[in-house]
Amino acid sequence: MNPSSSSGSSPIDEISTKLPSSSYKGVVPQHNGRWGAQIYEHHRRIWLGTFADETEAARAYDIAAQRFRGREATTNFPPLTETDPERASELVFLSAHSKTEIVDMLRKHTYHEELRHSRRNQQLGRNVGGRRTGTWSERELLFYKVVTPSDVGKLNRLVIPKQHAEKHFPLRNEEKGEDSNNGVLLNFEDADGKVWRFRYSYWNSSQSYVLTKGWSRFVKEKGLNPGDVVSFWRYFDGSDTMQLLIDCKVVQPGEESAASSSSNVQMNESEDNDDPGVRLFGVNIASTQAGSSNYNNMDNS
DNA sequence: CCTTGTGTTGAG
DNA sequence: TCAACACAAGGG
Repeated sequence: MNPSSSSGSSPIDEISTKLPSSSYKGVVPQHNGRWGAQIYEHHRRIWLGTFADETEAARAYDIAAQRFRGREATTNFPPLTETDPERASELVFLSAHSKTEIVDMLRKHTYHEELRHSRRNQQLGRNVGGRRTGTWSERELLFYKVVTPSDVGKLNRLVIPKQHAEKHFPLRNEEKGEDSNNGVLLNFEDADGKVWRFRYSYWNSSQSYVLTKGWSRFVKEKGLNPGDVVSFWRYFDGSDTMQLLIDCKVVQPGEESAASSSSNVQMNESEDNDDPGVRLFGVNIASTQAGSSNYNNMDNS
């Protein structure tokens, strides 16, 4: 409901001496009628900037909440559907930036701009081999996964959630089996038009579908860390061939440069890039969605 | 000035 | 963790 009618605005209140509180989480009123957004972490407040529109401040909080607390974070507005391509691309975008960078963008009101730019670059195959191969809008999202520590660790393999594997990359029985001779080779094009070839097979021992040979190279080159998002797409070019695409956060040069760059939003050490353990979107991936529509937005009716 | 956003506190 | 409140800091 709208708090407009100051329920408590009692008799004695000449010139609004009280500020109207917001009904949105993380949103606080400013004396000039604007709205501030803030989120807390490790006991301290992280200022997300001020906004003329109360709902904009609420959205800023939502974005920060997802970056700081993961996709399950409580938000003011309902998040995009998990199967929405926009959702996948935004998660890729979020995992590609440090908390500091995201906060920076929010404070400068450049988040949406940056996200758009990111999506533009996510367009795959820009004139690869002389022909345009598939724009972002033409892509069809198959699924995405928030990678686990083991997916980017020494096991050199990525477990494809069974549900998605069987739906999008079905293996014929003769292609299954323990033998390392089994499986198939799948080619994926990344955002730079580079083609990656992975061996895809089924491990009877763990009853799981995996990408093995070629995966570790991908992890290394992309600098993937636990919690990052990898998405799989496809598109059909003019003829009848289906092209598979793979997308993930942009390669982070050597290390950071990010957090330090632009402005200096103060936010103590630890926070930034990777934390120890399984954080950030670190949802126990094992059983990814399907029909699990477990959102948790504030039901502020 | 006016606006931002930090200090600080008390409640949950 | 979170917002209310006060007010100092910062920019023009």
